[in-house]
Amino acid sequence: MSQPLILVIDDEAQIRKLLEITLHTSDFKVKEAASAKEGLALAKNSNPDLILLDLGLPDESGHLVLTKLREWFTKPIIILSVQSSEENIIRALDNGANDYLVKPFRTGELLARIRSSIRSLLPNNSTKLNFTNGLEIDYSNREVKKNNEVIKLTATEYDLLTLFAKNEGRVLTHQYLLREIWGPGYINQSQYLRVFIAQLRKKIETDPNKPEYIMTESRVGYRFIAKDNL
Amino acid sequence: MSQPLILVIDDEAQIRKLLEITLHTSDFKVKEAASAKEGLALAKNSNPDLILLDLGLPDESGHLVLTKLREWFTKPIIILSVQSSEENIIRALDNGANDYLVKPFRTGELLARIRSSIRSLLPNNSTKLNFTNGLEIDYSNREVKKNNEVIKLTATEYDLLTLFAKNEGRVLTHQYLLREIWGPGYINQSQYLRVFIAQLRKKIETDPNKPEYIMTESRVGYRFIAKDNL
DNA sequence: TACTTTTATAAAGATTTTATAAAGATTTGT
DNA sequence: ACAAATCTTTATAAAATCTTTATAAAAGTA
Repeated sequence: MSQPLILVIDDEAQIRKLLEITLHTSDFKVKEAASAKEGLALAKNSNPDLILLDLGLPDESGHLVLTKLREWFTKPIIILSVQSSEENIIRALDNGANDYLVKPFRTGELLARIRSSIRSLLPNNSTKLNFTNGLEIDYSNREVKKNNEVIKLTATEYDLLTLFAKNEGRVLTHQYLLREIWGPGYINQSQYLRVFIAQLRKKIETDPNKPEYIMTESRVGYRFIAKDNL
Repeated sequence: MSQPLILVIDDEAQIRKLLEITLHTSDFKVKEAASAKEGLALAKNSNPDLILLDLGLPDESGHLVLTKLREWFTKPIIILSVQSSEENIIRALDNGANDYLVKPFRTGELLARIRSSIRSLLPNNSTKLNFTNGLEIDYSNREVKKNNEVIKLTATEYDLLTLFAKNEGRVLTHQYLLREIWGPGYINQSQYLRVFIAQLRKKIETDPNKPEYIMTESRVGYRFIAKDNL
């Protein structure tokens, strides 16, 4: 996640413009939607890392949008709203929002809250993880080493590996992996997964024909095994 | 985490009292510290699920306490402070705080923010079931063990076993099993069932000739017996 | 007992799923 | 705009799993 993608759902063009400039300046990629309908669609096929959601949308209640998003979207959602009533805040937070800012907000604070929320997405707070058989992931440098040699991974390969590392020992289904890495529109593209798994294995496994890290669970998914021996 | 433990670090006795009552009422367990020193010590040996930290402590700067906590404490920290300056908020959030509330705060909102923060801790609770004779099913990892050794099951075998486990002690008819695992079009394929039952027994029974788990109920179905001794 | 039905199991055959290379398309960086 | 890197698609071989067949053992029935 070198440049996290943020989806802004807000009907006020002014706010969207302000957010776009602010977020861009802070090295985020930005997508924008002006209505609930557009926002939900864009969330599905752009698979953002965080959503900024205005509660006062023209076509549908923001609370409803939040609920619909939470049926599948697991990453942070921050509410921006002119509504400052405690009732609204509690309702949004209990419906799955991670944070709630009352408009007008201070942009510096918003950015800090975005950074704080995105931090929780990172696989672990510790910057470096050592696994068995000489595998090492350094999150702060976005670097992976095998037997102390740097391995060059593409962005997608890195995302896939860190997603596995975060779920060590657990089977991740094809569906889940495709949704998390490529987005909900790709859950049937199992071939992608096979191609990238093969590439990853070629890079991190000692012998790609006898995988020690990424085990296949036929008809289900893959399991990453590497007891964290920190 | 049936009753999450919350550590309150605040020097004002009044606030501590208020928080203690509020949190208790909402089914949290509470520990309290009135100074930075006490707070750091209590965090270490009580290992709370969440920390409420006041920035204005008598003995040390709250920012410093936050930094020290973050050296090892990975669960949520929510700041409570009379300081409402953007500078303070940004600093705290960037130092690892998950949220920041300005005093005086609304207790309903605080509780909602606590719930929201704690939600993020939940997903990795493994749901493990232990049965008699060393059989163990870990649903979250999709893993089955016999005498602490991992048993490799195919997707269908796993589905069959978990269906049995869910109905421990009850006879499941051929029809029912075929419908649940293979679908309504397969209710006459009793031979499938025999083949898969034999395979499952070969893998999980100590002696497949004298089944202890999967009992045959002739002309009716099968019954899974394994008193859940959790 | 003799006969039929049901169950257990191994193993062959068929199908699905997976692994991998490599060609074509697109994106990114300079 | 060009080259390099990466992503996407296609093709095909290999592996795993499922399905069917065959046969023997066990259980039920008359």
